[in-house]
This record gives sequence, structure tokens and C-alpha cells, in this order.
Amino acid sequence: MGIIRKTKAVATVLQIFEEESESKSVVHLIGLVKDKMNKTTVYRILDRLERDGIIHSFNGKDGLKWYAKCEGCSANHHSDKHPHFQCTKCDKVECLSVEIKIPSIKNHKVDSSCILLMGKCEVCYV
Amino acid sequence: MGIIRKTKAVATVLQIFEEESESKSVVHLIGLVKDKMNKTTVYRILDRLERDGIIHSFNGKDGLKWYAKCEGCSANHHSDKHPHFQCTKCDKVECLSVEIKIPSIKNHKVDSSCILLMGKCEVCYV
DNA sequence: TTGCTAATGCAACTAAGATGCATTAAATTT
DNA sequence: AAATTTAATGCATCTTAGTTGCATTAGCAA
Repeated sequence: MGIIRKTKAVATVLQIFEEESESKSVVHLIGLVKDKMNKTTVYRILDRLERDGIIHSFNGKDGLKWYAKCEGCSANHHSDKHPHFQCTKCDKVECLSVEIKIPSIKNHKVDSSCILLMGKCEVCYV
Repeated sequence: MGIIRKTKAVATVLQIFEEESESKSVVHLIGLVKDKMNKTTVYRILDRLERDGIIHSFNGKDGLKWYAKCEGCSANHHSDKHPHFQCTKCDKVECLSVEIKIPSIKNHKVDSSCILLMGKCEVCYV
């Protein structure tokens, strides 16, 4: 848990995650704040916020990195094992609160999992 | 299902997947055949082989693209819904034959899933 | 207010993957 | 077997996500 200073840039990024609970891709985030800070800064702030358990990251369907606010996580305990859902039409990503049972794998030690479901979201579902 | 010509390059790539059943990252594949063909060719061959149901792709833990041989897949029916396991120590990826139950998500239509388990493989498991 | 150092900006870099186009070589036809 | 067709390849170039090094700036504590 590194020291996090409450800089203007950190406040800006945090506010985005507080305003709406939707996940954001890094690319999208950089676009949102591009006239307020450098993209390197965005990457570094996201790193720090994740390290401190304030947000968590995962990979979207194109391998891009996404971030979302953590619920009930801390620096030492990251309970971001929930699956994510990405719409194949509008690309939106949602955190799912369902529990998916991971079976134990013979001769393997499973430490974490990354589950991405794909399909049509509520809006794009015809 | 596009036309696939049996070129020398295609034969080389296919042979790699036939020799051992382990998954390969694109980067690794390019390295394996770098004195036999151009990296662009590798990308395009992998595209075609996947389109025709001979191999399937998925994202590894760093967002890199991986490919593995398909078992019981064809161009129209891709049954690559199995999970994958990537070792956090040696980076090796395996296709798992276990079935993981995906619950239905309210107001969503789940078409496919991408499940990556991470931990220690048989060899790195101390 | 001063001093320490985390945080930022900027430029340059790395690496995965895509694209346009001229050339080559499978597969078909004659 | 030669001619033809066009899928496949090589090569150069480009795009974009993400990283790094370093000088400068700005939180924060003393």
C-alpha cells in the first residue's frame, strides 16, 4: 500500500469511478481526461488505485485493459473474483455479482480466475 | 469458410499444432517460424485456420492472443467454450476439459465466454 | 516556509497487430 | 504441359496500447 497523495489528477480519476459504477477501458479513460492530464499519468494513477484496492482491472474481449470500482476490497484483500460481461454490440462492460463455481483442477493450484461473458446487454438485447 | 491453399507456410504452422497439443501464443509462434516466413503471414494463417475451425484463439493473462488446436470444431460450429489455465510461473497455457456452468444473467443474452484460470501448473506446483 | 519526495509532463521507446501493394505460387482450365 | 486465375506471401509502413527515463512540479509534514 504505497502512499497516495490527493492530487488534482487523482481526484479527477476517482470522481469518474464514483459518478457511475460502469467499468471503463483505459483507452476510454484517457479520452475522458485528455485535456486535464497526460496519458502516462492516467496509467500510473490506475496502477496505484488498483494496488490500494480502490479499483480492479481485467481484460476485455479485445485484450484491452478495463477498470472498475471495487466493492469491499482493500489493499491486502482483493475480492475481484466476480465475472464480467461485455456486450458484443455496444462494447459496454458490467461487473456481475453472480457466483461462478470453479472446479478444482487435478495437480494444479488455481489462485485466481478471469471470467468474461460475452453477448447482448440489457439495452442491445432485442 | 474461405478457401485454404496448402502452402508450405500453412503446412509449417499446422505441423506445430499437430506435434504437441499445447497452446501457443502468437508471439511464440512467430518466433518459432521466423526464418521460414514473415510475421504478417503468421497472423493471416492463424486467422484462416481459426475461421475454418482448425484452431481457436483466446486471450492469455497479459492480453496476448493464444491459439490451440480445436477438438471437434468445424467452420460453422466452434465448440471452444472450454476454460484455459495459465501458469503464473512458467506462463504455459493448457486447455481444460472441465465443464464450468455459466448461470443465465437476467436481461442478458450470453453467447460465449472466456474463462482463464491462473495459478501453478503441474510442473511448477511445489 | 522550508525541505523532502511522490506525482506529473513530455518525449521517446517497445511491442502487438493491421494494412496496402507488388510479387509469388497453388490450384484450375485449356 | 502450358496458360490462367487468384489466394497467399513478403515487405514496408502504420497504428495503438502501454512503458520508461528524466527533469519539473506540487502535496504534505516538520
